[in-house]
This record gives sequence, structure tokens and C-alpha cells, in this order.
Amino acid sequence: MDNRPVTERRRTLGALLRLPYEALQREVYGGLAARGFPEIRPAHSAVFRHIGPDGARLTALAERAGMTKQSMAYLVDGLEEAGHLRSAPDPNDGRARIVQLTAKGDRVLEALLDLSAEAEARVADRIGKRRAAKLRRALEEWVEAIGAGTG
Amino acid sequence: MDNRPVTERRRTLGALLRLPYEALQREVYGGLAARGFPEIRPAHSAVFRHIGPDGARLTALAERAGMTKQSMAYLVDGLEEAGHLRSAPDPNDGRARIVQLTAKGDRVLEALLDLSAEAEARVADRIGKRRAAKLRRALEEWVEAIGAGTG
DNA sequence: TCCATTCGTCAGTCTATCTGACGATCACTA
DNA sequence: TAGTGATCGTCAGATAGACTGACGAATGGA
Repeated sequence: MDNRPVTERRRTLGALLRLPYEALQREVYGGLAARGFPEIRPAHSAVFRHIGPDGARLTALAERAGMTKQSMAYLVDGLEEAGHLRSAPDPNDGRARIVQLTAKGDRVLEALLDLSAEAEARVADRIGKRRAAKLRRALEEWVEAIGAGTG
Repeated sequence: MDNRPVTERRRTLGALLRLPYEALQREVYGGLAARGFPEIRPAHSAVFRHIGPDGARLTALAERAGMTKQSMAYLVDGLEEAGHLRSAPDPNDGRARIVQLTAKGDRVLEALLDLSAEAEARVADRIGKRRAAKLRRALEEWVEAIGAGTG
């Protein structure tokens, strides 16, 4: 009798996205740790992805990342404590706080982009340059169709 | 000056996997809730994906899912309480417990696969049948190259 | 000048993972 | 066959990362 779990027969598209995604995360955050930033966890990417060179308000970061300001504050506090961010009161709005990358934070962002590019190059090596390019284009079109922000 | 966050210029492959994955999850688990199973959360898929028609030991489930037995026990307990699983002592091993899907659990698994297939069909509608097929093949090859289990 | 809105924080909750320790049981071997 | 080391599942506790609700301070428009 066939007692294999159903998903061994044909993987769902969800699994086909999840498994590479998790592998990619291990590569990128492992690489970040190897480069001297073991404190950076996947959740922190929400900050690095959305902050921009001139910094941003906490609320703006939260909105761009699609999460509550409380959750974003939790991430920002950790990064600030580790010296990746600095924050200062907004001179134009006494309620607000402008969060910015420090030089150390800049290096993390750079490493993050480097490691992502390297990982993508390794994918191209494994499945072929043409196929990898098609994969990227298909995903870009899908994301476009979803109409997603950067999450 | 250009103050856009870096990731608005070119998305990393990670983001290109994550955004569709999250969209897919919303569709699938939203659909599951609409079909009368609002208690099923994404983490539970680790159980449904790996259990198989004859059931499995807790430890086997944990190992297949790549998590600790304590974590798997947490998921299994929730599903058992909700009537999706039943568990019985293993007649061949006094230490072990065999976990199995109930009829209700079978319906969830069926719905999960249905909804995944529907979501995949919608992707094909949006980005084109050919491109969707290429996307699936590229991802399958990538997963193969990783040598991943089903996670 | 008032009042509704917005900004960030405090407090508490929940989910989903982890580690460490442990009693019960099994399976092998001396 | 008795002893012992490995394995099964559970207990207890910690942590990350998200949430909701409430709130004081500051803003800005009527």
C-alpha cells in the first residue's frame, strides 16, 4: 500500500516557493553571520528594505512593511541597541522620531544585497542561466499581478 | 535626491519568492476558513503534508517536518483538540503514539490540495499558462538541486 | 482656540518555534 | 536474562515576532 504523504507525489506551488525561500534565507543570514553580523535576523530585513538613505519615521517604516508600528518599534529597538540604527526627534514634528542607518547599518544593507546577488548567481549555476532568468521574470510578473508593495 | 529604499529599484530573489508565497498563503488559508476550517493555520500544514494515509509517529512527523518533537506535539495537540486528528498508542511500541487524520482531517487535506491547485490555476491565468509551467519547472529543479525534503 | 487626528509607547496576548531534563520503554549484548 | 544505552513522548521554561487596546503628547485645520 502507498503510505507516502500526499505531498511527496506532487508538490504544491506553495512548497515550491517555500523550500527555496528558506534555503535562500539560510544562505543569506548565515553569510551575514559569517561577515560579522550574527545579530541580524530575517525579521530585520523589514527595516533594511524600507528605510532608504535619508531615514524614515517609525510609522512610515511600519506602513511600508505592512505591519503595526508596535511591531516595527520592536525591530527598530533591537537594531538601534546593536548600533545599526540611530534615531533622533523629527525637527519638524515633535511627536515623530526619524530613524536612520548608521555606518554599521549601511554595511549590513550592503552585505545583504551582496549576499542576495551571490545566492541568485548560485541558483543560476545550478539550474542554468536561461532558466534562472526566466524564473526571475515569471516571479516579477506574478508580483506585478499581485500588485504587492515590498511587504 | 533619491531617497527611495534600495529594494524599490531591483527586488532580491528572496522578495520575489516571499511576496507570492505570502499571497498564496492568504488565498489558501482564507479559502480554508471560507470552507469552514478557520482554525487551520499555516503552521498546521507541517502536519498535513507529512502524515500520510496510515498515520505516523509524532517523532516521525517532527523529523519529516524538520522541527523538534516538542514543536510538532504542540501542533498535533491543537489539531487533535479540534477533531482533525486522533491518536492512539502504538501496539508495537509502548513508548510511541500513532497520530492519524480523522474524516474531518481528511476533508481539510483535500481542501488544502484543492485550494492550492486553484491558486496555481489563477497564477497561470495571470502570467500565462506557458510561463506558469516554466515557473513550476524552474522551481522544481531548484528544489531538486537543494536536495530538500518537504521541510 | 478647540478638537480630531497622528505619532510613538506601554501593557498584555498569542503563535510558533527552541533547549534542557526526565520517566518509560525498547533492543541489544555480555 | 539482566543490564544498559538509545529512543519516545512530555514537562517546564525561554524567545522571537507578530497582534490588539489604551493612552499622553503634539499637530494642524476649522
